[in-house]
Amino acid sequence: MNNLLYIEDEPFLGKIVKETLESQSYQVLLISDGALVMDSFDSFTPDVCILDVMLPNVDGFTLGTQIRERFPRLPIIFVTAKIETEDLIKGFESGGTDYLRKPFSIKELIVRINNQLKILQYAEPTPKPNSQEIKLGKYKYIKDKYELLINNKVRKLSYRESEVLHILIAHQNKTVDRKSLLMSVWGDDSFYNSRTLDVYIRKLRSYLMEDSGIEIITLKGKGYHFIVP
Amino acid sequence: MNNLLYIEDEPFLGKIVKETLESQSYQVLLISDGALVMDSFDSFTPDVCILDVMLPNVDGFTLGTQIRERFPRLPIIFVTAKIETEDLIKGFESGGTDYLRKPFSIKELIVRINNQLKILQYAEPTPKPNSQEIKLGKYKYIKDKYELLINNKVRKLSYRESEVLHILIAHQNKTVDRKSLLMSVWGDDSFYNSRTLDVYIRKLRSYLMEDSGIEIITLKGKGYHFIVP
DNA sequence: GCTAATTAAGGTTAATTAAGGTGAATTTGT
DNA sequence: ACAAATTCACCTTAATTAACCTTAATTAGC
Repeated sequence: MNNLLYIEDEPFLGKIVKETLESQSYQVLLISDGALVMDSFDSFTPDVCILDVMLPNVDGFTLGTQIRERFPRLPIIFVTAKIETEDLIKGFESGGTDYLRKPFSIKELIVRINNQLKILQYAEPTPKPNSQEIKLGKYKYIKDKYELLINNKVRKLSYRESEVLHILIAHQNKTVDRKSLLMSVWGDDSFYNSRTLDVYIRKLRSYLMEDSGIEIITLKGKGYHFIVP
Repeated sequence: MNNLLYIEDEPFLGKIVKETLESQSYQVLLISDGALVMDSFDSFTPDVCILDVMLPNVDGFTLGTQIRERFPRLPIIFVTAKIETEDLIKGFESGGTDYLRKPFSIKELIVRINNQLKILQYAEPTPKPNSQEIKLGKYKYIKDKYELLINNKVRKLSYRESEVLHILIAHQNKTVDRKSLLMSVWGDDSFYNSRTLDVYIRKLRSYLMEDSGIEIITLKGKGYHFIVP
């Protein structure tokens, strides 16, 4: 069951929309006085806010900004007769996460509410501290120590080794071309004809041999494809 | 710097929008052939996809579904002349996270792209995309590993071999013309007079011989038709 | 309209060339 | 001096070209 906070001053529209949403088994709190909105959060915890913009006394954008200040990632859908792009921009600047022009189909509103709820599912509860431990199959790579671990064995990577590995990790399970790899590690591609890079690829391959799921595939004429399970 | 994958078959609109987005310092990959979209993910990592719906051959909704399967939380903005609510619903069902009707203001598109990026900030790191296993008759082709399997036998394809096969797969049971195949794999058609492509076709034919239902038919003067049961 | 000659497109196999792999030797940096 | 980085010489494999062959499409002659 999801809670919707719906701010709309036009009583007839408000009633219709509220009832329709309730028929879709949402819990809807309809508020028509903008001044009462911020207080309502003390007793009601919405999952999504639907905000009309043109309200008596307060305007919806201001309200949006206030809500955003208190709830950094609560979805806010603006619903308004203001059709100009400039207003839409203002809406998103005021913390909106969607913007729907009036007149609108209630079906569309419902779809967009559900969309916001779906997106929310992927949000982290708490932002994780940047863990520098990267899992590479059976290996663990500790980036800030340049250490590659596998069952209690530690291998300290040299600077070049780690640089090349970082690029591969950044493109894991994708293709990185040889040229751009050379560019990122050596700053230029004058090494293009040298065998230096190949030597490092070979080293990394040998270090990573203990997990057969890990592969550095050569794409001749293109680059490398770092497969990590 | 954010990467945008932009699928649009109308060349003039595509060019304009691409250039405008690039002027806003986005990295834009514009693709007009829907069949090539899924392949593009091997070398390009978009932060947001912008998908036109009405495309020749494939429709955008199908494409959206495919993208969503592989990338559970990659933002997809549908941009389309289909204005009906029913189409919008289809869009969100196909994995869309926003839906913009044509004609649209480029400013609005930019604002909505930024909105998707902002929402994404709160999302957990994306899980590893599902690996792609493609059935080709009795064969199974594992795209990420460039491996062609048939009853426990593994054949590792080279870069060029896999590139040609990807194009054939993208156009399976349809005709792909020689010229555009050359363009997609070699980037230009200066190879038009060389026998290189024929050599690869021959190789693929020989690799795929164990299933008689699979055929690469030559349409002289046109191209190839990849038949797969 | 039909068949035969012509020609252009594509197939095949092998040779060539270019890209990358490898292990050891050499150079660089501290 | 020591380890890391690079180069070297040689090896392996993929990509391309070359030479020649086959087939389909076009054209010429009847």
